[in-house]
Amino acid sequence: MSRVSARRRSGTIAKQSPLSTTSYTLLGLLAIKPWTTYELAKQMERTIRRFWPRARSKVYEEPKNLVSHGLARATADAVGRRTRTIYSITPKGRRTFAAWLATPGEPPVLEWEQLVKVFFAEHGTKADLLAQLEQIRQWADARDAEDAMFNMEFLQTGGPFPQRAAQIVLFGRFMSDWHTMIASWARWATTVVEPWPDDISCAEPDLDAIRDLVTRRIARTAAPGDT
Amino acid sequence: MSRVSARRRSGTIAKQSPLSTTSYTLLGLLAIKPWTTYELAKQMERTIRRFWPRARSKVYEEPKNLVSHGLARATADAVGRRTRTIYSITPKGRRTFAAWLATPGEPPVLEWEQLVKVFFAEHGTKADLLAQLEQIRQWADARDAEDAMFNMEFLQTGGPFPQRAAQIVLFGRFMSDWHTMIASWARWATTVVEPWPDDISCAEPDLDAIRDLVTRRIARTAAPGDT
DNA sequence: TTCTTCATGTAATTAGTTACATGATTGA
DNA sequence: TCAATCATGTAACTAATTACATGAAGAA
Repeated sequence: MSRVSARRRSGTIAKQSPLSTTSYTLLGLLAIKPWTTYELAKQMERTIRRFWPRARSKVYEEPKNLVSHGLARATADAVGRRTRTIYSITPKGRRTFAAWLATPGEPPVLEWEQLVKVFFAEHGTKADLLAQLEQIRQWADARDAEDAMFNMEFLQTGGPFPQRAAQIVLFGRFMSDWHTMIASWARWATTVVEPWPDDISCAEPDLDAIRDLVTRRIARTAAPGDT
Repeated sequence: MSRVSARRRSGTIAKQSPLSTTSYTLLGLLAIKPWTTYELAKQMERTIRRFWPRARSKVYEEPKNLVSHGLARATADAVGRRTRTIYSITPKGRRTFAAWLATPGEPPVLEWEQLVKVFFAEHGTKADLLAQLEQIRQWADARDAEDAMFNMEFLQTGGPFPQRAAQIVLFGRFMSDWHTMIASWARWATTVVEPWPDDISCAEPDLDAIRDLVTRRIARTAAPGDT
């Protein structure tokens, strides 16, 4: 295990690209403890993928950028004849990360191809639409089951990083709400679509559903107040 | 208004890249009616952005690809000395689109920087976290208000494309559920965080919240069944 | 010993974004 | 008649993905 300063040796300047949300996400993991690149990739896949999905190769590349900014340190380790890299955060890295946490983040961005297909359903068959909704429901139920496993394990073990348990609860609750919501929406949508005629263009819009939304919203906003 | 076959004239083959979800999204709009590129861009911005966000420049580029696949036709129009392009779908385009609708779509992909900051909140201050949650709530409430406007207008006018009204209800309901869910989650999270000590690492995790999730899930899955 | 899976990267390609440029229209 | 906004694209750039390559460890 010897410190590595890689391309610094040959005098070439390490290419430094601006810090992205992906950079900070990795930096956040390093703030917990040092990891090998492989471990970082696994961790990204295990949890962070759900709200900040990135390809594995990105996880192998981005830490170099953190090093070039002086936010992380790379340590060379060996497994047999093969080397691997362990990354750890620097004091500057901690300060930079704390500063980032204090700035406003970007709101959620959703990409949902299945919903695109629902949105344009009139150009396909009613059967297509029902199949799409069924797939959505299955996906959501499966994620919901995963969440449940995660939660039960969390209750028993307290999770791998007890000092992080308090936020993890916030996060776990969101994921659960999200997947549950999708599942119930898909079930509801299925019951709405079932009575439709085969030609979706002729289907009667369920205006009551919209009226409900409006009414429920009025009820909500009447009570809590502000903004 | 004269038919345009652009680069076909000079014998150069129009560059043809594979059809992406973005391609099909534009094709879906063309299946409704012909649009100028600007109108397509506006429509993407108005509604589709919420579940398939793409930059305006992409909307100007992608239809060329549809044309090169024979799925759309470009018509040149003029406004003053300036030309503009009107795109319309071809019969082959309609067939291709219908076939696409019949295939399974990709499940939702979420990118949420604010949640990244919540996830790593222990490395910042409690005030940072509360501020982040407050921003989330404000954003969600604002979207919720937009949804309400949209819904009320829809109830009165039936929307610009009555033959699409039935699906639009499905879509509108989802958007409303999504934004409402985020808003309530943010409010709940705020009440959970408020009693925490300044050092988040020392905060007691709200295990009852997780127990609740587990219990509610058992209640849900007991009744409906199937996966 | 061989096959499979785990582990560790780099290279090539692309989908998408930001930046730039400019004509037309409208209202002050 | 000038400024602001609407409209119409193209070009340059990059963040991210997919594909490629190969060593190590464990199972059969």
